[in-house]
Amino acid sequence: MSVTVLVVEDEPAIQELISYNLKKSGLAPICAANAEQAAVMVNNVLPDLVLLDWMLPNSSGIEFARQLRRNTRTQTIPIIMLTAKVELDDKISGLEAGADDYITKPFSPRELIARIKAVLRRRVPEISDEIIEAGGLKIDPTKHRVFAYLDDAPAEPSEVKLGPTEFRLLHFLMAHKERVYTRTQLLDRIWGDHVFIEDRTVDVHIRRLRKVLEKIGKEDLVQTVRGTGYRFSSEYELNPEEQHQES
Amino acid sequence: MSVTVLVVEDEPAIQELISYNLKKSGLAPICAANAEQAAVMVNNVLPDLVLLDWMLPNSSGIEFARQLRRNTRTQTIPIIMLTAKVELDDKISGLEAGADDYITKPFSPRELIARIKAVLRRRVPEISDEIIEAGGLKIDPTKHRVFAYLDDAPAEPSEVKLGPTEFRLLHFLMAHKERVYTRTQLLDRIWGDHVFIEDRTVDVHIRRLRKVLEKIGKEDLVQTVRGTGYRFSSEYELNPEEQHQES
DNA sequence: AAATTAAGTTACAATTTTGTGACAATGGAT
DNA sequence: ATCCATTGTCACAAAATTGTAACTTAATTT
Repeated sequence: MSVTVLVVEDEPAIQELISYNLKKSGLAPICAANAEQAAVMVNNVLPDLVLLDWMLPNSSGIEFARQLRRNTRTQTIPIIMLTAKVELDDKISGLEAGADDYITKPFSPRELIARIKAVLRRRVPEISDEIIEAGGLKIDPTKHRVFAYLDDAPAEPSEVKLGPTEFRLLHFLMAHKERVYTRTQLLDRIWGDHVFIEDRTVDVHIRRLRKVLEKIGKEDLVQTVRGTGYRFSSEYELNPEEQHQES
Repeated sequence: MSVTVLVVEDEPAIQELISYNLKKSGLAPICAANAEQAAVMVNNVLPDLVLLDWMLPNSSGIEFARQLRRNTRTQTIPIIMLTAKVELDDKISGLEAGADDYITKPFSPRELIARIKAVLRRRVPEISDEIIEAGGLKIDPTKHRVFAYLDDAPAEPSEVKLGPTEFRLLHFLMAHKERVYTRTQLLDRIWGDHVFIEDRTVDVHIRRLRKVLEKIGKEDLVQTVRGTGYRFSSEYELNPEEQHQES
């Protein structure tokens, strides 16, 4: 199953560079030099992803992105922007226009490919939208809600209110329960790999998540694995440390 | 586990700045002011990563990168380029020359470190994540858990709680069961190769590991080979006659 | 058997890692 | 605009882990 990537880039040299690298990675690039060409191609081939140079002539990049987002058929196509420089304003308007990720030039081929795969991974959600139940929690990604089956009121699951990051964190951990992730892995998978965020920030969000769960009596679901990272676990009881044998 | 980074940079001030920040992050920088020095060092220490200033005298940066890529031994060493400015031509030739990532000056120390770690993260791990079972023990690296099949309750494996080093030690020994390793080899493989740690420290960790295993009745799995080192063995019972010779 | 060497064992201080609350910056909503 | 929620980072506290020294026991050599 081939993955088609529409490359919208006016600079021929870069277009070719990208094209070359995409092919090398088993992706099928199709190229457009401007927004008009791009619009035509989108209608013809419906690509799986759009790689969009921000600095198109007439600054039509934003407009093209908006256009994609307006049309139902193209609404969900992921967009990665290429920006020549880290321009805060660009970034913001880019994200507003609906870009899924952005890469600043110059970029390494490896990074480009990594980003593309990351975005595609997100799209064909490796973390699906399935409802997940574990450890007395139920998370419903499509409704963006979390419910808890409390011990004292088994019939009625009550909703747990989480912030955006806490939600994503819990969702990811539940989707891969029992498995340990390092802080860096969590940053990569939950925050995205273009961020330069301190590892310790993960701790704080874990803390915030735990705080909420504790409040409803769900403890030890999010476990620390010392020297490694964190894990969601409901299958194994924590070792009662009190198994001391007298010596 | 120490990671050596070769910094190729002619500007002493920048060299020092980088060096300082690398050290602060637990990396081991070695510096070269030009391509010739760098070439020598690469052969001597085989760094884990090269941080290469693009604007070396005689524009020898590209040449050095190409040189690294030509040699089998250095082919896979990741290269991060430092560019003073976003130059299209430079970029392309840099990517052609095989750089893995780019950083444009001026850069923040944090970004520098983040990039380096990102690149290093892509390296393949030396021990796989396979589940290993031996001697009634099961170690699951992805879950970061160890289970024991106890003799008296065969159905239900109970979890064994280990500290980080104990876990790594057991994992390594189980991954190479029946094979004897000297203390120095264990230090190299488990602690990393730069450590100034006493050989006898291994004894203590072996002791700690054994203590946990003894507690659940798993004895003699970690065996001493006198005058040599230690081994994980489940295939051969210790010879009972040898266990206690009457004195 | 005494001497010598290697390994087992324990206790402890130093270091590392993680938990936790506070803070300022940001951005959205009213 | 103001208010409110969220976010990332920091600083300090708490907890777990680690390396080493010192001492004991066991094995090997003389």
